[in-house]
Amino acid sequence: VTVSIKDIARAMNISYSTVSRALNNSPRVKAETRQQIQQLAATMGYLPSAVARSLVTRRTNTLGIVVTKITDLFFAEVIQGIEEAALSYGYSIILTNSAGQPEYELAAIQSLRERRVDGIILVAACASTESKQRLFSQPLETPIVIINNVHQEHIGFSVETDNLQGGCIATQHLLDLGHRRIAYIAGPVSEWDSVERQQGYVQTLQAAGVVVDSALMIRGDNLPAGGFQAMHQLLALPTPPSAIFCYNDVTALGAMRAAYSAGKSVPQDISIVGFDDISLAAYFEPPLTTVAQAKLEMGEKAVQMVLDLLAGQPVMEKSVLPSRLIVRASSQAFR
Amino acid sequence: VTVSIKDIARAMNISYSTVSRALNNSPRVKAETRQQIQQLAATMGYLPSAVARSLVTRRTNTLGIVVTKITDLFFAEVIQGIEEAALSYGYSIILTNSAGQPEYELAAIQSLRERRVDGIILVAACASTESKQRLFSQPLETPIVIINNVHQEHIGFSVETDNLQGGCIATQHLLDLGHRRIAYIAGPVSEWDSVERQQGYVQTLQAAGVVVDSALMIRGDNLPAGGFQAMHQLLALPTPPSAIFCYNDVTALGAMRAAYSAGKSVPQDISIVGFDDISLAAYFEPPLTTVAQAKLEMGEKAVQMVLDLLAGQPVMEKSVLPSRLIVRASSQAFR
DNA sequence: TTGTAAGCGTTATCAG
DNA sequence: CTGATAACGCTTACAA
Repeated sequence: VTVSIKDIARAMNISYSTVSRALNNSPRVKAETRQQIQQLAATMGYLPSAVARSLVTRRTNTLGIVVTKITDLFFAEVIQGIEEAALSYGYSIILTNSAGQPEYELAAIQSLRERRVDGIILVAACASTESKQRLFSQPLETPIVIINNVHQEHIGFSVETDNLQGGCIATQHLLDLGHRRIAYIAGPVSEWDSVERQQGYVQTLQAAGVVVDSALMIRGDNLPAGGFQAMHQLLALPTPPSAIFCYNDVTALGAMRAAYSAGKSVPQDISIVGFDDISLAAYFEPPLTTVAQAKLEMGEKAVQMVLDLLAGQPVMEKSVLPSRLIVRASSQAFR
Repeated sequence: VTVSIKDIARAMNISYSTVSRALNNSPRVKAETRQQIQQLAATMGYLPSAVARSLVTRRTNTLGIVVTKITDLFFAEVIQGIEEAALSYGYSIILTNSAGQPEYELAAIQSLRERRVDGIILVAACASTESKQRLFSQPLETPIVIINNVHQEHIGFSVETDNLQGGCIATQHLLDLGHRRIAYIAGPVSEWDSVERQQGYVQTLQAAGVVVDSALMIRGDNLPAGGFQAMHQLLALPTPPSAIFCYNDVTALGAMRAAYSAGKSVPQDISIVGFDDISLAAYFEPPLTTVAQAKLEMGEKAVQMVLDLLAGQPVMEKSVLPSRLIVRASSQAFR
């Protein structure tokens, strides 16, 4: 049913290489015949086969992306950045989901390689350090770029937010407001970005001469539920904190919910600062003060790196994007 | 650099068709040689080429999906459902973004067809009725299934939520709570699902003998901003509503924000009901009463339909999934 | 400017 | 059980 260049060549009694040239706007074909060919192709409903083309060109114009969770608003925005950038370069993206499981991630990468994607972007890689090392050690393999590398060791190519700086500005903001008893609700332990943000938090406190209380550092997860639970623990403390810096915005959302359910109000009783600046954060009640990550830019940058890698151009191993504080209503001066 | 079956055939001095069989676990090859071949393939780092295979099998085991906006939490969850179902059938998905622009959508579909995807799922199609008609009229083309068809006319295959029913139960809930002056904040006019929800709203009001006031039906959009603006208009009315049914959860979020900024509280002064039940809705302040759509199931169902279509099995043109009311704190009895 | 032919890495159809 | 060999639909030297 599908019409191929041979069909249209036959219909015009010419060789199919000429058809191929005409369709690719090669100058090596008379303008007139090109016209005719293109017209006939259109009327015959010809659709070039990207798979046949890929087989010979050894390029699929496709980027694989592996994400731990599609429904995370932060990742979704990063993916949007990737998709837009990819499209602008004529690339499509194959989206796969690792559900945060290293085995799935590796399986996904394998599958993408079988599909001969030109490059792979890992959004928050979850595989172990060793397996990542293996991924990058293979020579001449599909280029891989990791967004928000979750491990301490720097491996391969990555683009990430300056989490340390983010942790610093968030904490400094709270200090500037007069808070002294400031808590940190972390992400999952496995996430290195949470550790970095926490380091920024600790450093900033220390620099201000505020004693760092380990009881004020509580683990959450990537969901509101984690923030909710953590906040309950914090409120049960003999001396609860007056301000809280959260791993991310949804953690902050959960924390605020817990505060309300405990009869506390934000920011009157307790100030909250998030991280990410997801699109809904400005509409939370109260609108959330947060540290914005350059989500779209991260996606763009990652695509650029992959493409540069593919083109054999020199690429910096690590691209760090600054974050910036966005002050809204969830934080106020300590009274 | 890539090793092919020919390479491993050469290395073992056998024909490459045997290698192919062994790798595909064909019974038509001696168990022993199969063992050897598979082992050698592994040590040589052989990775089958899906593109070569696709060229001959005429199957890519790939589904194309076109979505209007990736960062919409509702769509994201639908996509997750699609991805999971696709994976379970051994399919990968190519994700493209139409940004709500019909031309982009058509271009995306074209691109997916060039890539020879086995089927296409449109998440909230935005193309015009005529162009959709054309899409479906072509015989033996790539099967297409539309999730949340945004047009009135029923075209092709689709899976959607029973929006009318959803509008009914939301409105009935508010009526049951004693509200009589109930508003509807709609989505974009172009979205048929919003119209259907509104019909459910109107019908339910009429059935209860409540006069339908057109001043209480205001257009929003797909964002909190739309809900915010609409709410401001409603609050400026001589007799503002005591309850509001919103097109979706983010609209509701924007509406609540507007209520707060006007000094009103939810649900004491005004009850709010959303639609979708996005994952964050339970953590809004107050937790949002909403009509849940079976998001993952929609994705699953769409994949199943595409695959059935592909297999030539009989498929119902329209699959309608029920919605259900989830009562949380944003709605309370009229006082 | 056009045609011929090789080849991309598989699967699949024949024979042997 | 195994081996030739012809596709699949295209690009791309190389010839004409």
